[in-house]
Amino acid sequence: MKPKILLLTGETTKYTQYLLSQLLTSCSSRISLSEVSMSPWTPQEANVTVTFGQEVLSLFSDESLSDVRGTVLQGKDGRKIIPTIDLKDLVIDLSLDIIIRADLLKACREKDFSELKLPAWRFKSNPTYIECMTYLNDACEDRFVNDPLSMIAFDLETDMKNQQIICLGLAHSDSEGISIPFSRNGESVWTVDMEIALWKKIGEFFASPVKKVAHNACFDVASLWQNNRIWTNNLYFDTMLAWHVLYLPSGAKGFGMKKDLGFVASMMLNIPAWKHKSEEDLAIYNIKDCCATWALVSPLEKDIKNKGLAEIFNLEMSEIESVCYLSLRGIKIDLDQKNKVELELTNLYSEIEEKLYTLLGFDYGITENINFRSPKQLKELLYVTMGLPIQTVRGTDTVTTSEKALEKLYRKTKNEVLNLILQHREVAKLKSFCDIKLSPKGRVHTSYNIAGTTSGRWSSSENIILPYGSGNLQQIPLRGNGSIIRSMYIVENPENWIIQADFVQAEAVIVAYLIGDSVLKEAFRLKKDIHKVTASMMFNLPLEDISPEQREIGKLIRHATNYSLGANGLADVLRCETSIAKRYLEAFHASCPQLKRWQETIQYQLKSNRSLITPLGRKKVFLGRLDDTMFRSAYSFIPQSTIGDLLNKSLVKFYELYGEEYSLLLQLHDAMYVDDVPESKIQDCIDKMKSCMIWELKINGETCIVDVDFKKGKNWKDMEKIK
DNA sequence: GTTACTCTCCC
DNA sequence: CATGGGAGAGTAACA
Repeated sequence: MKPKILLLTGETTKYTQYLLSQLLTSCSSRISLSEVSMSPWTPQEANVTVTFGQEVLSLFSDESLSDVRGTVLQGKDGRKIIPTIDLKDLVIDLSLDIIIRADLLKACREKDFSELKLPAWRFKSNPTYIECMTYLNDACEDRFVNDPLSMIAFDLETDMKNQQIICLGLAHSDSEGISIPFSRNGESVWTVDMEIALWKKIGEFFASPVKKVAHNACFDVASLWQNNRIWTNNLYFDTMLAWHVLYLPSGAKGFGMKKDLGFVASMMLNIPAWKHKSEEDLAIYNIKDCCATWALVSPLEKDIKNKGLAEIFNLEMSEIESVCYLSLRGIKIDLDQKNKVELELTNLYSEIEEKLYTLLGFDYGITENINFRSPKQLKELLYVTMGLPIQTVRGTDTVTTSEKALEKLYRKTKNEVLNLILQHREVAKLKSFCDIKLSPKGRVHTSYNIAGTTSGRWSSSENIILPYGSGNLQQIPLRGNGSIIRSMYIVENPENWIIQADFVQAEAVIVAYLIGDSVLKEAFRLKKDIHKVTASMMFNLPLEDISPEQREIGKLIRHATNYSLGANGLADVLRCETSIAKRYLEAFHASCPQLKRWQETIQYQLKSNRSLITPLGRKKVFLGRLDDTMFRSAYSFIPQSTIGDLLNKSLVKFYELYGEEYSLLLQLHDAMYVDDVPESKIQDCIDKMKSCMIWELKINGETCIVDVDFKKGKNWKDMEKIK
């Protein structure tokens, strides 16, 4: 009897065979081993063949594995195959097993028949005006408004360069939809009157109570608002956010779990890959996106419900409107100040460079130009020409020219060249923050990505709709000379104020409650100087005897140990000898034994079920090898995620309650900013922000409250504390 | 043009 | 021997 499923693995080792058998065992409720046949290369008769890796796939198909992984396709010999990833890659990154498992389960669904079953697509890819209008009319119909199961998936294709919408896709089932075109090769598809009528109808549809779903709705919702002043009403489900909540990506970057529609579909649906077919009509691609999105809703919704993640999913959904608002509003830039700062930095840059060349020529006879931003050239200069002792990245033998290494060398040798290179680097970095494009209104914009991190914090990156500014606004310099950059970010109207509200020592408070350190909890409740308290515990001294230096050590060690920093790392942070750092660490752990005990319980939890859940109900599954790196990442997850979610929850609440009255400006993980607050309303604004930010968190049965601090300023640099 | 890598900015 | 979570600029090497 021929096997139903054939696994073509390519070359294997004992270890990869073991991993594969583990995988099959984990699927044993669905796959009977008697139905499976295994072979490294030799094709045999089977209903479905799973190919592991590019090499095996190439025996059957010219497709690239990264395009078609996890999809059912017809091989050259007519055989039905499902390509999956190479077992060799599984050895490198064990977290990939979740992907192979999904592909094996797909093979299981395909095992009883040998023919390729394609979805019965019914597309209107090149519709007439009448067809568009008819579809839109139907979409607003009672059926879609009243039937709780009815919903419409939508997706925009835009031309970034000309900032215009190419087409709008809509789907009302997993196989039926339309793509309404607007622009083809840069030219309008419709007459002006037709286009106006179409957009009016589209506006009606988006304003209607019909349930709408999308993958990464922030982009489509913000685009529709920016380009057409169309607001999306009753946005019911974002498949990307659902995926993010269910499977916070973990494991190696860019290799394992991704969040794009093609990948999510490959994991959950049974449709052919369509994303890489660039020769295909954009309209077809557009509708297929919508159909895939539509089809994903029900399985994702079921998973979210079953895993008890509805609350955290609803939080992420509620963030969409605030994120659209923040990204489209942007921040005002003082052009004069920008030019002034830029000029100063440019002058300083040339000055430093000149000094460097003078010194290098005098001391080392160097006459040719050196690119000080090139690590390669710098290594040559420092470690060969100048013969300085070679510095490596801690724990490795990678040669480095990093800031830390150069500082260390400077402390040792007092060679002015090192100091100048450091200054050169600093100024070059700052200069890059001035090199920004302003919008026609003199503003900069960023995109906040709700699904940007594994913790629930937002990430910030270049705005895809309004590509103005320096991209990530969560990394604008703050400390030292760099703070000058923030002076060009200014309040909307000069007579008004920017108000900043941030959680005080947020993550440390959460840690104190998690580990149950009563001294620390008491200190937070009484709003004591927490770094002094840490130092006092460490050095076993009364609070009033703590010197500023000891307080600084307390501050750094608290932050560092939350991520389980070692002695060498602490030595780097404190800029001291490893032996001294080691003594500090011992003193710290002696004064706070709860931390290590808590870390052990985290390790235990990971070993037993590989997942952690935060006080706000966010769950992260840790895939891959249970090693130190994973444990460290786990220690930081709960505090980081709790504060991220708490701030975003506060921000959404403020936006919903007071968004008409006050304009949100920025989000910085544990802080939010409001713009353009009149002098007379500062107190009112603060009261309202505070009312949205103070929450009673239950941690280990105790009530934990994170306090909030306020600052005001005319620009982002000169912020002074209020009260 | 894409990709890997280094370096440095934020919380 | 090993501090968590991000993004972007720049260089270098590849296609």
